[in-house]
Amino acid sequence: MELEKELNTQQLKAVLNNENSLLIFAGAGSGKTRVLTYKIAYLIKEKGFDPFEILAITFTNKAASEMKKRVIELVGKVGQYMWVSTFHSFCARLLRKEISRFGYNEKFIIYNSAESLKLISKCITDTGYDLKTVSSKSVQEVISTSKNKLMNHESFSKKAFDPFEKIVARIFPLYQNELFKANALDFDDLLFLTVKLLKNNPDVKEKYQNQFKYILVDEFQDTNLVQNELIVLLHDGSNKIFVVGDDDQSIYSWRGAEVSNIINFDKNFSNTKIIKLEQNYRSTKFILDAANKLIKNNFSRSKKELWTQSHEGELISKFRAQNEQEEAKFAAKKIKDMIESNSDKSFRDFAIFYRTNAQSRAIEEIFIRESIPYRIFGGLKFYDRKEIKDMLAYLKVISNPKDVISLTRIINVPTRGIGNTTISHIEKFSRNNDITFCEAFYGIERINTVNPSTRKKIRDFIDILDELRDYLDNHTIEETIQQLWEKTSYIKELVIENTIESLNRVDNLKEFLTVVKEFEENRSLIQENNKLSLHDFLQEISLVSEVDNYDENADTVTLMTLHNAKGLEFPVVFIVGLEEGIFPHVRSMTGGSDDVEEERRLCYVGITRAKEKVFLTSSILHYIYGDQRERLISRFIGEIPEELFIDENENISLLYPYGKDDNYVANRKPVFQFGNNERYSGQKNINTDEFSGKSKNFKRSSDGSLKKKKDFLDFKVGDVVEHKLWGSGEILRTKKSSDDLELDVVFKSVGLKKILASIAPIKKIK
DNA sequence: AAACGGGAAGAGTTT
DNA sequence: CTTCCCGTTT
Repeated sequence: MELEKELNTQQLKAVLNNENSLLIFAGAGSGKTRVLTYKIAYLIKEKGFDPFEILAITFTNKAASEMKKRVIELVGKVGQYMWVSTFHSFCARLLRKEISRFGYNEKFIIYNSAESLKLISKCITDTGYDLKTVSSKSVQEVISTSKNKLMNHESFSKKAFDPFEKIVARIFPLYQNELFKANALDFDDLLFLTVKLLKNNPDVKEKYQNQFKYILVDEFQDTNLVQNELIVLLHDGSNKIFVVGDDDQSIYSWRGAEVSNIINFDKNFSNTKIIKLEQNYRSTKFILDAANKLIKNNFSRSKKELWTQSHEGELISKFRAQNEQEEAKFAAKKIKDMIESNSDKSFRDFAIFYRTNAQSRAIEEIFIRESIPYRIFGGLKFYDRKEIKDMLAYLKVISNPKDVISLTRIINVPTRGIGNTTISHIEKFSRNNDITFCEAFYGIERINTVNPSTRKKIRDFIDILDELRDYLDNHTIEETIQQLWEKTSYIKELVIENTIESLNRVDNLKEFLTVVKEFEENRSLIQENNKLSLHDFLQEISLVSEVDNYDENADTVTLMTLHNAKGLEFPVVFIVGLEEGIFPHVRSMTGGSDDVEEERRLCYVGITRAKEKVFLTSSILHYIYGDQRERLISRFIGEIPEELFIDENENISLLYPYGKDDNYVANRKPVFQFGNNERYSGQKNINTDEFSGKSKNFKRSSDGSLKKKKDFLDFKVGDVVEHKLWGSGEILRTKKSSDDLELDVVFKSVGLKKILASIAPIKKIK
């Protein structure tokens, strides 16, 4: 390891300093990942630290595995014994060992936001409130904020002041008790309980203080009070703290992140020192200039300026489109052009960032039309699909019989004759006898109000769950899931249903099985002869984020929110929707100026993801709630000096990227005058359907992807069609549905398939 | 118990 | 425009 060759002076200081608690101010692209990995490698190889003594906290699981991989490359296989994870995963791992001190069982499960929301709704109605007057979302937010400030329900109710807080104060303890009874933790509990554990149990605290001789935290600007407290508790004065952060990239204050954690670093830790990394190795000079100029508009920030030795590169492009579709077309056109003229460019080099998930739709529509491959992060996730949630609910109940939310989810899935009436009987019984719903359920024979045949059905269901629990003892999770399908007829029911939708679900379930298999195989690679336990598996599933699954090898354009973009880099970056009210978002503009500053930081993060080229685009007309509104151009564009821009609108040919036989038109007169736009008004409306914003030619399918409909009227029985994947096949049957045509097609390659004429990739060949 | 339809409400970012 | 919830029907 030749550190002097690999690192600059400041980076080297950060790696070699073993005396102080270190705060590294690391600007965007200043090589902080490099510093972190070399630091760890240095500690292990040169300073004799045991990997087991090193704790590294990252923002995503993806970053964690990346770091682990790089360290292993530098120090060899011993690196795998390091603790590298997110805050949440770290806490879950720790609690898995120690949680019995709080009366929970070590097989606790983790509720995601949706599951916690359900439980909160239940508590609201149980308290006698109406969900219409007391919004479960608001309650959830208040409870979450409270826990993130280290307040439990008792200290919260003491401080509850306004009427809504008083209401929450009644619901909060109930919710906490329900979680306890279900042996479940929500995301905030993971952190909260870990801090409580260390605070209340000096022996445990000392144990971990002694174990972790070196604690490294990445993205420190986005830590909240609890997370900071956790690190403070783990620091005993003799072990070392090494945190990396950049106040200009703080974008999670709405989630409780406190930049003050950086400012108070020297107060919280002993013998501190600050090292600044200001040389940027990622972006060209023009890009960095623009980012610097933009962020200078923020009042509250520590003084620093990134610089680079790299060449000026290309100017930033700006483009003001007529509407979102045209904005997306501009991106599509640019991407295609750049790939065509640059042999070293391919789709994976491009990323499109937006402020809100809903903005992805316009881009998706155009990209499908233009055959540009893309992957979208966020939005409807794999684990959010009904059938996958059902499977996870089954597994959670198998792992933890007390999990009431999961139990009620699957109680009648697939339908087994246990309806709402039965459920309310059980609920009533549990209330009257002061036992939990689950206890009442498992002792169903005692509930006389439920008729005997239904009781038998419930007993059969409980038996299935018990059998599966036994089965798991001697089998893998993958095998248990297959057994589950067998016993519950879950797949069978879907196959019998025999619709596009249901068969698609079957495919998703098979994909799920593959995921499970990979999980188990990975585990056995890392720890030989160590079977992946079900609760470990469920824990990992609950804590992975979408970005964690990002695969840079796939050759597709990346679509994601600006928040998701943190920590990534791309040669070419588009930021779309730079309009007042969108970005900066309206909700940030009504509050204090702090909020707009956070939006500006978000924009800064977006721009600094780019290595070579940045496009900042906006559109004049924008749909919200099906209503088209005019949008002013974002202030952020105005804050970047004009001389750093190329105005793409001046190149008028771009406005008609598809030639005259394309059915593109600007279907409205421009509201604002810009550049040479007379040609807009010269256009007449022709076939404006597809781009009028109504999007009726697109359909969101069950797997969350957007499919383009096409004219389906001319398919009939006996036609031979060509399918993109399955080759040729013959139509056996057609069935008209409300707005589509279902086809039964026999393919030579795969046999009988049900497909939707409008969205399947087929064309008639005979 | 499930399927259907009307009507109201709703999209800011996420571990 | 979309989604979700609730009441009605089969």
